[in-house]
Amino acid sequence: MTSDEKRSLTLRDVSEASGVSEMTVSRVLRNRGDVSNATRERVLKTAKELGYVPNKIAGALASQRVNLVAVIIPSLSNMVFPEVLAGISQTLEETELQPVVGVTDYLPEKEEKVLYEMLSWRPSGVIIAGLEHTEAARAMLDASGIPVVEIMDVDGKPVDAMVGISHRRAGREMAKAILKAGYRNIAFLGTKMPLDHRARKRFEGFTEALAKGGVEIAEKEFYSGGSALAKGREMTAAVLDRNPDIDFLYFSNDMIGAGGLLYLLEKGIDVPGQIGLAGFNGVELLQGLPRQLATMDACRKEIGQKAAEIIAARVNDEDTDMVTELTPKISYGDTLKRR
Amino acid sequence: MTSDEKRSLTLRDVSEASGVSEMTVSRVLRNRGDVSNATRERVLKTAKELGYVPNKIAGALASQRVNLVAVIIPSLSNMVFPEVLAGISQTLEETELQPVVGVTDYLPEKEEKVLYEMLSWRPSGVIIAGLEHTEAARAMLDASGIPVVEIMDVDGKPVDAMVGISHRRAGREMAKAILKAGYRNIAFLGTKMPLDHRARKRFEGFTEALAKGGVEIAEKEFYSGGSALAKGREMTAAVLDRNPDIDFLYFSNDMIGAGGLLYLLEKGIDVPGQIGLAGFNGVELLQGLPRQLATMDACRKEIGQKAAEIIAARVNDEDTDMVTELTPKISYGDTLKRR
DNA sequence: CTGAAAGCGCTAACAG
DNA sequence: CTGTTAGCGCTTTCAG
Repeated sequence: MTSDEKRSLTLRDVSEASGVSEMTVSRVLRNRGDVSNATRERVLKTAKELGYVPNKIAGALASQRVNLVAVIIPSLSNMVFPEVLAGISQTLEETELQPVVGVTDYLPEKEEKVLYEMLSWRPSGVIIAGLEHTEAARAMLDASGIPVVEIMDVDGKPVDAMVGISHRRAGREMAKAILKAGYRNIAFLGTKMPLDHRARKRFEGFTEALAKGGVEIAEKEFYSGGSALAKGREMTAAVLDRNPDIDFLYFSNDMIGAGGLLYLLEKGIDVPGQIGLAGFNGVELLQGLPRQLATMDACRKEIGQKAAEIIAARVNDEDTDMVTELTPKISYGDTLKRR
Repeated sequence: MTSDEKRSLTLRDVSEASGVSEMTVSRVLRNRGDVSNATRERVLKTAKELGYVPNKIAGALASQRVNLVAVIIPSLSNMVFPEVLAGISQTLEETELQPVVGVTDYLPEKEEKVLYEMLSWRPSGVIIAGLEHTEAARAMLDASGIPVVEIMDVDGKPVDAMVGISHRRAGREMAKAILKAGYRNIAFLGTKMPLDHRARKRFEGFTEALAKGGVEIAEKEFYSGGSALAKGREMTAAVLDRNPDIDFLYFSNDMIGAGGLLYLLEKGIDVPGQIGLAGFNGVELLQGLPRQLATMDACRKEIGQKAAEIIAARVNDEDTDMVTELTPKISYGDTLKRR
């Protein structure tokens, strides 16, 4: 038990304990440059005995390199962002870079704050969800001088690089599939989230394609808060109550879609004969429902992987694509007639 | 457009641009000490114009203070840890501390590695899930000299402080409730995760309490990988196929329990008359199922809050409880007879 | 292969 | 209220 419990060990402590210069200890610990095997072993041994943990703060300041990638996402309780994160972590694992995540709760001001905090640690790159940011946030990203990848969405102009899907297109495609299957009395049910730009874009693409087919949305219903499954149920009940002619329900996410599905099945309604349903995201979680919900894969993991690849490449001064659009596949499941 | 796109701005740049010493600029930016309003405004203005973002690396090194709390958890794709995180973030928001999360995937070696990485940034505290760590990890925590809170579990000896529930007790309580309701042919269905010590402890407590009631587990079934909902379904089918006398299914988490529930309802089995079910966690997500699954709240958010409070207090050299045991409440839902 | 010197960008501690 | 002087613990660079 030493006298000072607070101060942690430094390179100097290891240097003194091993009788080797700080510089050589540093070399061993980073295995950089040539060090004789004898000294290397000695240093490693004493470092372990002492329980030395290098101070990255000092290292980063001296070397002017921080192997951190800031990842800024709206939420963790959504299942979609953890999957993006998984993709990022997985591909960064092959590099010396490490992700550090910040959460914005879909609030622009919080995003700005989180971004500022993260940039103040001088990360090697930024991966940030969405293309909509405050002006100040854009300015910071622009001024940071580090690679920036905006993810999830490609309907807009990126600060630097972007990888994602076109949500407008996703909405259009689903509308076309629904029309093609013969449905005409279509309802849209989603979150009351003016700041979820991707959901908004899907909705816009959806109504646009319906319009092109001469169909107008028959009902709209929005919710906020609460359990998504329960809300899906309630919203479905409300919509059908208001308009019993509805023959299709397009949900802005799979979770509320699942709620709607369970409700319809309980009511003994013929799905997808009498009423069809579709969600969005392709969450694996929901495999195991009585019927497989029609949905569209948001390419979450691929987006994460690709974004991480771009950062890794740019950190090594390699060139990369500036725009990477992935194309989500529609899956019909058991709730959308095949044609 | 300046000549050097790479180098980011320093205090010195702001100092020169505003004609005020670096020290005073620093004071303004941290609003520390007294600075005349005139200079303060001038500094703030030029800092903003330049788009200066302070370098926390340098600041932390100089001040020997890093306002980061390392949060180390097994997984993000589980719904339980994001809620713990939410609790932590929420209460840290009232302080100057910030959480930084690391994920271990339930692997002890990865936990060790992540811990090492995080400690090398010299955080102000550590919140880490579970009481089981490698010897090296314990040693690091012990040597770090910073407050450490182990969370989720209180069945064991903490390195420093701990806050959580007793999973052994949770298992026992559920067993008692099940026996009291009159069920006797009981199956346990869970994950094949030898490293999920909390699930293991629940199982142990469960079998122990059953034994005390003269009942032995009739069937066990474990899974790994795949969609939990689907797995719950399959496992339930398998168990009932093997042993049609089963009258209760205890699942190690709500998600597989929900799968089992949907399966039984589809088969037209009387729940909870013929067969009862219970899960664990109390995930809000699942409200909206046809029946409410019996479960036990794991106090996730409270655990996060309490842990964060402890760290915050300890950082300010205040004393705190070393052991905080929360008591989960059983919720009978519609799948466990009330008595 | 090893060491000495000079900072990295900021803040603590003192002086004015 | 403002400025000066020393570092924080490490790495870069340049000499041996």
